[in-house]
Amino acid sequence: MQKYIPGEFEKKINAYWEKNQVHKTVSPDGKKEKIYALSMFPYPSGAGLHVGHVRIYTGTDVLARFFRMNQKAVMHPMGWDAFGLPAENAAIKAKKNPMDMVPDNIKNFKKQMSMLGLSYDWNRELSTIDPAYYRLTQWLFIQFFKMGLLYKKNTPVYFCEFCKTGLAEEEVLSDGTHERCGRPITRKELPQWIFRITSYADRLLNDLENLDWPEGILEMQKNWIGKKEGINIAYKVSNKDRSAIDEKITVFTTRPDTNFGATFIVLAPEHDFVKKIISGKIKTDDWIKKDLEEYVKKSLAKTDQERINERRKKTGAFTGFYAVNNLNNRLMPIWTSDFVLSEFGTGAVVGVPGHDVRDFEFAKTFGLDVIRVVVGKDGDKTPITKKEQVEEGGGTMINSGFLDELGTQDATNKIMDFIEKKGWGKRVVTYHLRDWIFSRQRYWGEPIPMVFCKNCADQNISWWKTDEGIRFSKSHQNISKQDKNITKNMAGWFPLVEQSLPLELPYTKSYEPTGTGESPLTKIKGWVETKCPHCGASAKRETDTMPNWAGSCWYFLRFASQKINSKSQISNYKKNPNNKEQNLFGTWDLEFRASIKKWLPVDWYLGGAEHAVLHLLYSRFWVKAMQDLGLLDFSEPFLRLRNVGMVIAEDHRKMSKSFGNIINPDDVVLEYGADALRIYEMFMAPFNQEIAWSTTALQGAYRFLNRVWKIYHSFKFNPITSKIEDDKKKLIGKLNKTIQKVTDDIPQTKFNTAIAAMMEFLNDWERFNKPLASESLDVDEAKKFLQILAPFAPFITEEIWLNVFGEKNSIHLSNWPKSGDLVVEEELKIPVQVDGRLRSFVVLSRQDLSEKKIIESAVKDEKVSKFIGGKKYKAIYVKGKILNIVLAG
RNA sequence: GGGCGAGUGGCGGAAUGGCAGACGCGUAGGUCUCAAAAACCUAUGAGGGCAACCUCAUGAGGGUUCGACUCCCUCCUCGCCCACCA
Repeated sequence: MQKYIPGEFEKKINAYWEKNQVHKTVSPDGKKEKIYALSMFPYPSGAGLHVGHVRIYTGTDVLARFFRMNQKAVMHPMGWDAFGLPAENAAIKAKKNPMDMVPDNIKNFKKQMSMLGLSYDWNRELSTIDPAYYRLTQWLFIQFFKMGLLYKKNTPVYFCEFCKTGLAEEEVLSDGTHERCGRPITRKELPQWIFRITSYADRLLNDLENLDWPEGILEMQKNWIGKKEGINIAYKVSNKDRSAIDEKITVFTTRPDTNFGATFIVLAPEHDFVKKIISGKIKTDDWIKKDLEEYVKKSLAKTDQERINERRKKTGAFTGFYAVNNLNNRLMPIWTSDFVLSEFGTGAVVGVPGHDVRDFEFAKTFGLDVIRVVVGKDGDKTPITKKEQVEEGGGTMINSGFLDELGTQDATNKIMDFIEKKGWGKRVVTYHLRDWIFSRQRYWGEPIPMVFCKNCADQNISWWKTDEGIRFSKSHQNISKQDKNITKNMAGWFPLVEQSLPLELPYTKSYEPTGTGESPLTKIKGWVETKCPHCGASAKRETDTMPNWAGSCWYFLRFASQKINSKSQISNYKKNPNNKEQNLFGTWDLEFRASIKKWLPVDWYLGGAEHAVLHLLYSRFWVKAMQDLGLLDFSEPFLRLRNVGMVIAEDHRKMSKSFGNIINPDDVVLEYGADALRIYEMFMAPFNQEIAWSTTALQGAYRFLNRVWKIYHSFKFNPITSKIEDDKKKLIGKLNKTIQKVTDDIPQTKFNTAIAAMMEFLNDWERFNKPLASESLDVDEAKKFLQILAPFAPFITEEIWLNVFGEKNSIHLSNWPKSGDLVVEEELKIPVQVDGRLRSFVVLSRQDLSEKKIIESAVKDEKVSKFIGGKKYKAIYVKGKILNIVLAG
């Protein structure tokens, strides 16, 4: 018998699959239901595939193969998220141009994926750095600009001094470091392209309801969007002597019920009122102005890490002015402090120190008044002097005029009505979600297809005032929601003529980030200088590029169409930069729309949980915006989302070069074969749970496959004699149960228990009728077991299918076996408990299976009667499951 | 501080109202071998007992139930996400 040496046939099987196009997408028709199974696509780093990648991709592959065998029309594509920081930083480190290096990385990734037996339809391969691909990324950018979702503005951005780029808030970790490079982040004010994702906040929140996603991810998105209902209250500002000045301070609060307890106002250091005092527009004492100036300067210079380190320590400066509380005419001093965030609400807070710990700390630090207006559960009515007494929860109102005695909820409603009626404020909804900063001062990204024309800007012409802009607004009335401020501020900015796309990223030797807040593209004069699409005067291109999220926001759509898909064109592009034909395939045409309709949304989306508020939120946003543009007729991209757990090293640390604990999938495949690696990673734990690498457990998976190999290679094709008929029936019963279990488990991503069930069956099969174990099943039944193993171990099963059974077509295109009639066992074994503790079993034939008979034979059982000991009892029988005899007394 | 999840043998885990520890790893003993590896066989939660068996046991404590790893309450520990969000 041949030994199981995976290296000897895995390559051959791969060639067979390719030749016979086994993984080719089958188009869905009336009969075949479509299944779109997708793994989150990787950025092709130089390090090659991680064993963590293997886990995600194998999971999706098991699903794809399972559904294919169930005769569904399956699309299972793969592509490359090749723009962005990780690729670029790696390239810089290697001192290579990313445009030269990334295509090599892709080749390596692709080779590794084939080696693993991942059943991708490579005809649909795409890469985000392919000009044929990002042509549409740019085109979409322009559409979003036209509908008023994009604007450019000076904004304080999170800035990574190491990566030398601005970042989105989502890319900043809670310790104030950069998600990608781990270095501390500062803030810098830069002109940025910004996406108005906030105008979709409500839809992004509400549509979560219908998604079959992990609960945790849904929660994270909900929290990130962070919808809060409250009220904006405007206060008049006065001097200490109550003489009014012509200013108002508007605060946002969710607890207006506590407003009788308000004793001060705090503004963010960036607040306009503060700026006005510092600039001298509002006059105040010199020493106050100086203090304020110093404080603001100091707090704005802090890095986020410094802010975080200071945490709860309260700092601040007094403005010299007071706000008048309308409710009780109280003068509330106006302070500034960096615990108030300029981006949230109105950037101003009303201080209620009795019922907010932060406010209390601030009041204590600066000697401000504390008033109790709520009596909480503890019933404490005494003045609040200690932090522990601060009542943040609900309760009953006191010291609050007409609100006294009311509960928190009633008081809130009553005072909101009251304030609105008096015209002092207005109910508002705020969100934690901020607009999405979309520019990066880096080379390796899609060029932003916008041009700035000084000539037009001087005449205050914005795109929306051009003929084209007016026409667009008329034909898209439902979505033309760019507000007046945006229109006003966007004078001089024009999108490229769409026919000229793609705006290709130029090949350059100086691709390293500049650190000046401008991208390296700025230095390429011939590229920057262009003509204004509107007036024809000389103009300048936008030199910032898009973030790496851009390409991944719509790639799942692109797979749907093969026609406008293409092989990576980077090399062609470099050889013939002027050959537009070669780099331009299709557009958002009818064919593309039809393909999208056929395949989208994605049915199964598998990937890590780390994208919860990044890629998964951005993609949902783009899809909704595209729906509004009439490009799509659905609102959610991913129907089912499943998370994969991380694979960490054997020493329970992250796999990393510096720890020297990296497992390279190539080595594993070389030694144990791809099937063993796949089985191991699917078997070790529930799919969404973290696993630590274990080479001995991997060897267990190999042993299992080795036994499969042996039993099939010693398989005799003769039917079995009648002598063992009964046992054989049992084995076939077990086989049917196993088929049922695997069939149920796979769509629930319970891969570990599916594999355990198959191991159990193999144990039984081997034990049965030794030493001729292989004779114990008929050929047809032996094939069924091979088939249910096929999605997990595609190579070994194919090899046996073709070369042991002599099948003509791939096992992966065969029909998934039916579990058949479960063989009814003649005898049934019922566990018997006495007082809830297992004491014995009764074995009865099916005919005798009445409750009466069971109880009769149970009490006769020696082990049972011993415990009954003549006492009275009642019996509880759960049909076919268990009998419990409960003793009286 | 807020949200979510998890605590079961030496280890990864199974069972989610009905026989706790499936399956795998590890360990011990054995077969084969001059020997080793591989492969195969047997045992393997803890305690007691020659044994049949018995007792204890799913983070801790309480509750519901004929019956709880599973449901409810209180607490402890760990992990992940968010966080000076008004």
